Amino acid sequence: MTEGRSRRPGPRIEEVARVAGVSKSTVSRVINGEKYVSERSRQAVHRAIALLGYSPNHAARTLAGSKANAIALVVSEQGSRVLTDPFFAGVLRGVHAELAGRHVQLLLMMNQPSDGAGQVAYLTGGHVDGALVVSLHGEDPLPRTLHETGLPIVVGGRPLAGGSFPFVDSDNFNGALEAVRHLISLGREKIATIAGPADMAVGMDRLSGWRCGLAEHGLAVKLVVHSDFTPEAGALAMERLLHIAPDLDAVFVAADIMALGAMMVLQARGYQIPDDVAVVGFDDSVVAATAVPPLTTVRQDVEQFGRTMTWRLLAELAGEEKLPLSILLPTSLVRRASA
Amino acid sequence: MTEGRSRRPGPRIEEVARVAGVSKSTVSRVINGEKYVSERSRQAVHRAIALLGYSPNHAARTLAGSKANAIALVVSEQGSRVLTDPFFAGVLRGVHAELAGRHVQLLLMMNQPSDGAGQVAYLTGGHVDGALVVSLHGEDPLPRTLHETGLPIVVGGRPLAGGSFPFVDSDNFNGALEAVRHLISLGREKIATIAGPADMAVGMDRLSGWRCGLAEHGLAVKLVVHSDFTPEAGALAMERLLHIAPDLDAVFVAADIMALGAMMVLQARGYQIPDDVAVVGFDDSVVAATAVPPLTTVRQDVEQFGRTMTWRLLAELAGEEKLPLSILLPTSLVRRASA
DNA sequence: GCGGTCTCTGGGAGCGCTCCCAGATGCGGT
DNA sequence: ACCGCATCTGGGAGCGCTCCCAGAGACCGC
Repeated sequence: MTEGRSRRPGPRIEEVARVAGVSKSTVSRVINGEKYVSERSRQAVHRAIALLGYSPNHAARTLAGSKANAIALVVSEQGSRVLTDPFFAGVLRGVHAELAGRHVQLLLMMNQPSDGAGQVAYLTGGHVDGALVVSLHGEDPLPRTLHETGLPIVVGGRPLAGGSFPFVDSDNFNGALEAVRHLISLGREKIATIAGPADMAVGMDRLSGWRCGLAEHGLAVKLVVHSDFTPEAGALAMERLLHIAPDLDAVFVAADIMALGAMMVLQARGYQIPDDVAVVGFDDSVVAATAVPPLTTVRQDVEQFGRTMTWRLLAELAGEEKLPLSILLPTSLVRRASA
Repeated sequence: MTEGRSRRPGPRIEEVARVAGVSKSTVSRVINGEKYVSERSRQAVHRAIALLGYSPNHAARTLAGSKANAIALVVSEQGSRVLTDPFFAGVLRGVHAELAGRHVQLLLMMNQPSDGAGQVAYLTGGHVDGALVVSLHGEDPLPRTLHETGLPIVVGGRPLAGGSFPFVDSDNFNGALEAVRHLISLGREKIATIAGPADMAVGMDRLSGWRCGLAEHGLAVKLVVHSDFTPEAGALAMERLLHIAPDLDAVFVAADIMALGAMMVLQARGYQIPDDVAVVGFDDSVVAATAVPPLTTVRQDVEQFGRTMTWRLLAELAGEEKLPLSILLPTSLVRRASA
C-alpha cells in the first residue's frame, strides 16, 4: 500500500494537538502568541512541539490567514555597489538575527535594471506584510510610493525627501560632532572636512555635525569639499583641500573608505599623520583598523541598525501603538593612531 | 454589507476559467506548462490571464502542490565573518539574478549558534525544494546531512569531506598556478606563500597550485605559512615568513584581504613592493585595486559563482538528466602594480 | 467490428492551516 | 438569584490552488 500523494514529511498541527491533549485551535493560538490561552495549555503545546519537532507550514498559514508571514528587504540601489558594502552585510545580519525564532520569512529584493513597477506591484500584491527599505539616495521615490499604498515600511537611513515614514538611522550628527570635538581637544584649529554627497542624508548629517563642532569653538567652517564614498574620490577631495589650505592640521572624513584615499594623498605630499594632519573617519569599517596608520573613526553598529529596523517593522505589524516614528542609534569614537 | 474576511485582491483561477470558457483544471495545466492542452484552450487561457491581470497565489500553489517553489541559501558559518565578505555578497547577487523571472523564492538562512538540528528540520521539512550551501569549512557536516535526507543541494566551494554531492567552485588550483607562473616569468625565484586554513578546500587548492607552479620550474616549495582570511593573520604570517627567509623575493597570498596585512608588514620592514618583494593576491576583491601599491591578484567571478550554483540546482529540480556533478569556474590573473 | 492507446477535458477531494462562532466556566456587581 | 464580562476551549468552514480520477473523443491495428 503506497501513499497516493507524496506528503510532506513532518507532523501537522493536528498531531501536536493530540500529543498536547488540546484542540488544534489552541495550538494555533499558542503558535501565534495570542492571549486567552491558559498557562497549562501553553506549556503542553510547547512541549509537544519540541517533542515532535513541529514546524508550521508557511504556505498553509499564509493561505488561511490574512497575512503573508514574510517581509521584504529591499535594496534600493544598483546591487553591485551596495552588496559589497560591509554596511549592507551588517544590516542583513541584524535583520536575520531579529527575525530568528519568529515565523517570518525574509525576502530579498534588489532593483533589477528592468524592474521598477514590477517590484512595487509585487510588494503591494500581498506577498509580504511589510518592507525594510535600504535607500541610499535621497531622491529615491520608492519609500514614498510604498508608503502611499499603505504597506508598512521602515527606511534605513533618514530619507531626505521629507515624507513621514518610519526610519532608523545612525546618529550621524552627534558622531561627527564628537569627532570634531576630539580633534579640537587635540589642539587642532584648522579642521577641514571631506563630506559625503549632498543628496544623501548621511552626508548632510555628518557635515552638520562637523559645522556645529567648529562653531562651538568659534572656528572657521569653510574647508568643505563634497565627495562620494570611494577612495578615489576621497583622494581627489584631499588634493583640493590641500590646494585651498596647505596648512590645515586636521581632516574629518565622512567615511573610512574615503579616508583611505585622503591619507594616501597626504602621505604622498609629505604630511605626517597624525603629527602634521590628524585624520578621523566614519563607520569603523574593516579597513579602518588595517589602514596605515590605523584610523581613528566614528563607530556605528550596523548590525544593531538591521535589528532595530526589523524590530520597528514587526512591532508595527503586531499592531503596537505609539511607536517612535524615527530612531537614532548611538555612535561612538574609536581612537586609533591617526588622530 | 462588509466582507467577513479581508480577501486578498485580484482574480482567482476560477474566474480565469470562466472568462476563458474552460475549467480551472485546464487553466492550471496552462499555467504549469503541461501537455495535453489544445492550442485553442491554451490561447484562450492566456488571453483571459492577460485580460484579468491574474497572478497565481504562491501560498496556494505551494500548499496544494508537491513542491515549495522556494530554495534556501544556507550560509554555514558564523554570519559575522561571512557576511562582511565581498565573496558572499557577490554570490548572493548572482543567485538573485539567476532567480529573476522564475516563480521561486529565495530564503536566507544562517547558522545561529543555537540552531543546528532546527535548521536541518526546517530544510528537510518541505519548506524548500532544494538548498544552496555555502560551506566554508571542510568539516561541516551540513551538506552531507542534507544530501542524505534526499534534499537536492548544490555546495559552493569544493567540499573537503568527500561525499558525492554537486558543487561549484572557482578553479583555485589553476588560478594559483597562473599566479606563480607570472611571478616566475618576472624572474622571481624565492617565492613564498601565505596559504589559507588547511581545513578549507579553497585554502588547499590554492596551495596546490602554488606547489605545482614552483615544481614545474624546479624551485623550492618550502616557504609556506598557513593563516586565516583576515588582515591581521596575514600580517602575522608575513612576519613569520620574513623570519624564516628574509631574502624572499615574492609572496603568493591566498586572499587579497590577507595580502593587505602582509603588505603592511613588508613596507614596515622597509621592503619595496614590487621591487624587493612581489605580491600576488587572490579574489580581486574591492580592496585589491585601492591597495598601495595596487594589488596584482587572481580574479574569480563571484557573481557567476552564485548564478552557476542556482542554475545547477534549478536544473536538477526541473528533472534534467546528465548534469555535471561539479563545475569549476575559470579564474584569471589581473595585473596591477604589486607584481 | 472491437479493443487498445493517446489526447483532451471537467469535477472534486484535500493540502495545513487560521479565524469565526458557539459554548463552557469563573468572577464580580446588582 | 440574576446578568454581565473576561477567559478559555473545540469544531468546522474555507483560503486558492494542484492533482487524481473518470470519461469523452479520435485514431490505430487486427
